[in-house]
Order: sequence, then structure tokens, then C-alpha cells
Amino acid sequence: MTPSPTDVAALHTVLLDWFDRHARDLPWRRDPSPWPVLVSELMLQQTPVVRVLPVFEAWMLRWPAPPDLAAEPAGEAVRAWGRLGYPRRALRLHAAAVAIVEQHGGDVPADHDDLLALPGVGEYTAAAVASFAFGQRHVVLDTNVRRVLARVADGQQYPAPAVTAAERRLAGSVLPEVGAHRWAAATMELGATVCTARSPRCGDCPVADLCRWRAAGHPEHVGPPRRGQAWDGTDRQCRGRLLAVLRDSTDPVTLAQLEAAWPDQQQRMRCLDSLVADGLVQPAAGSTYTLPG
DNA sequence: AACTCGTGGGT
DNA sequence: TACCCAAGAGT
Repeated sequence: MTPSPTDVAALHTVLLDWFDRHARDLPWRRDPSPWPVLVSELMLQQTPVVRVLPVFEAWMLRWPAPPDLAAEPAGEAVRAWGRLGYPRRALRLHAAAVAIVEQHGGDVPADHDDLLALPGVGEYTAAAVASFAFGQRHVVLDTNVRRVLARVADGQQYPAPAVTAAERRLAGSVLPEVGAHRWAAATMELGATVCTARSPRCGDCPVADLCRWRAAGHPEHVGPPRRGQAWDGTDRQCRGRLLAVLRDSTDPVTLAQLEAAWPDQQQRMRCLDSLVADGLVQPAAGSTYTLPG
């Protein structure tokens, strides 16, 4: 439900004021240049801030601009990605750097649609980079913003499994005409640090008095339970083990070394094949494997 | 539209 | 302990 204009104005005032006082001092905020912002956004897809920080710092020292990364083999990006998870993101970030060099003269494009065309950049990331690095006005709908809006405006504990049209409409209706990029950052920050999924700290929330979920007495989520992510014995676990062996070795890895990482032969070879198909692993001489050159 | 894709810390 | 879930994207 769309809040009244009065409530929207109050939300803006109180949340932006809170953000002035409580925003975390993150490196990609201290220097919100396009490349650091793009790198951070790729790393932050499904990965918590605290785990991204050290990898981000090392990454920016090594590759301070898109051409620096584009000049390296993709495998170096995969290795530097370390244990952030979802290593295909490292491949996409490398491919994005190449595209930026080839199609945009080495500078991260400012246009939303140009950003969206980059590998690894979807609707959220395009809006985030356009907002935070270029100060544009876009609906930035990440998991934090979705949860904050679900609670404050809709009185629901959690948003729907996937972004709905109504949700996007609501987010657009509360987006300030001026300073939209700060509003985006503020709502994300609130969701990340106060209006958290598991244990919201409503006592510290600047918009508690305007929150419909709180007014309704914090009703539990109703509806189909959200499926967790299976892990033990999955291909994802197997792929992770195999790629860890590759990351930790500068020399080509033998099939025997990979066998030590995952006992099930059939699954091991299937996952190795899928890693090769994804471009994360490259076959080398004598039935050995390396990160992509 | 549902499914896949890593990793590790919090509760 | 056994989940839950984190600045999503691609297919």
C-alpha cells in the first residue's frame, strides 16, 4: 500500500537524518567513483559486507581501473576472488572490464542501459551504480530495501519471493525527486543494520513510529515457507571444493589431486565438466587443469 | 517462472 | 545443532 504524502515526507526526513548519523564508513562510499562502486556491487551480490571488505581493498590496489583488470587473464580474477562465493561473478567482472575497455573507452558507463548490458550487471546493480557513482535517480530494489518497504509500508514481515510489479511501484512512489541516491543508500543501510531479516532492532529504528508491521504487532510471515538452500552433497559444494584446489595451486592440477577433494567419481567429473563449461577451469596438457588463462 | 550458482557467520 | 540468509544474475 502506498503511504500518504505526509508519511512519505516524514519517512524522508527521519531516515535521511538517521543516515547522516549512522552510515557506515565503507570504502566504496568514501570514494564512490564508478569503478570502485561497480566492483563492490558485484562482490556484494549475495555476500555480506564484512567478507567483501578485505577482498575489495586488495582488488582495488591491484586493479585500480578497468583496463588494469581487462589486461589480465580471467583466471587471475577468479584467484583474487578467493572465497567470496559464486566465482562466476569474478568471471563476469573481468568480462565487464573487457567490455568497458572495448566499448566505453575504459570508463564505466553512466547510462543505466549501458550498465545493464555489462556481464554480471542486472536490474539492481545497474540502478545501484547509476545512483551511487553517478548520482542518478533510480529505483534501487535490493533485499534490504524490499524488506524495509514490506515492513514499513505493507506491514509484512518479509517481501514476496520475487520482485513484484506492486513492489516496484511502491518503491518508485516513495523515491524522492531530489537526492534519490541518498534515499537508496539510506534504505539499504537501514535494512542491513537495523531492519534485519532475523532479529530486527526496532528499538533503534528511526522509522519505528511509521512502521505498519510494528503497529500490527510484528505478525509472523504467513504463506508457503521459503525453501532453504540445500548444501551437503550438492554440485555447488563439489564445485566449490574442486575450484578451491585450483585456486590454491599455481601449477596445473592433476585428476588425482581433484579426486582427493571429492570422492564421488561421477559427480566429481560432472562438476569438473561444468566448471570447464562455465569458463572457470581450463583443461591443460596431460589431463591436468588450471584456472583460465 | 523456477532453478542454479559458494561461502561462512549469526541465531 | 541446524538452519537461515547475505547490496542477485543468468538461463
